[in-house]
Amino acid sequence: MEDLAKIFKMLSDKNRLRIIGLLLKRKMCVCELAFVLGVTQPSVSRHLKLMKGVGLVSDEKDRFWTNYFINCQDPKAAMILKYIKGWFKDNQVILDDLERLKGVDRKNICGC
Amino acid sequence: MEDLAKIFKMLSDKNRLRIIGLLLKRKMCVCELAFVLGVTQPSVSRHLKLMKGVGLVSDEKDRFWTNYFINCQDPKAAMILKYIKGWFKDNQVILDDLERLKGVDRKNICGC
DNA sequence: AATCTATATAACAAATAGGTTATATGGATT
DNA sequence: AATCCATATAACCTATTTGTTATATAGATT
Repeated sequence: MEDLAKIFKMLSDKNRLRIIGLLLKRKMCVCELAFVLGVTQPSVSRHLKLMKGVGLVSDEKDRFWTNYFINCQDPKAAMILKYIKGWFKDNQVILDDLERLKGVDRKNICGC
Repeated sequence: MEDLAKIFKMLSDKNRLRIIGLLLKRKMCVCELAFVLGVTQPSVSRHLKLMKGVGLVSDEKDRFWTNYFINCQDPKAAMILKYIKGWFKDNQVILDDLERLKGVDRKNICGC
């Protein structure tokens, strides 16, 4: 019950949904996410920590960067994510994010 | 995006999930819900108003009472609800609520 | 018309959430 | 060893959430 509510809470924030939309496309570092979303790095960092806390994302180190990626361990969350992925195909906010993502090179944008 | 986040926000509260669990069983009045959940009537009343606001439940008058029932207009929410319904079958909190519901007669418990 | 009774709303308190800026941390580079 | 850079954390502020109690409202009953 609590755990189910927690999953939904993770999905109840606009910026976290946008992060999911981006990570469904590819692995991303914190700076890239912050850049595309237009919010500060610590803000993204905390969202990711929360999402990692409920097993929605995982991370791996890559030289300077920490890459985050969708890694849905909870089967219930995984099922919901599957549908979210479908809904995102028509979502303008997500499409805009993905468009903005195209021009992003972490070597340029990072240096917060 | 916003609307999707709103749906998830509705599902991110333990007591609202419990209300859904109960309303999936049958129509219920505010007093009955308050009794089974063990929270005050105004608290339930507000949850229901929020849920009604996003088209998750509807209500109808029946003499003294206002019966609330699941009436999921949003197709995305409906799909999620379908799965929630399945998950609730194994959820102890929900099962306990349903057990408590069995002995409930609104004519006795109401009179808040 | 007066009075119950269920529900809705108002007003308030405490907790949580999510943004910011400033700073700490830790691995990579020189 | 010293420095740089991406990330994490701390500290803070404001807005939102969710519970409570007290009160208003509106339909049903007498």
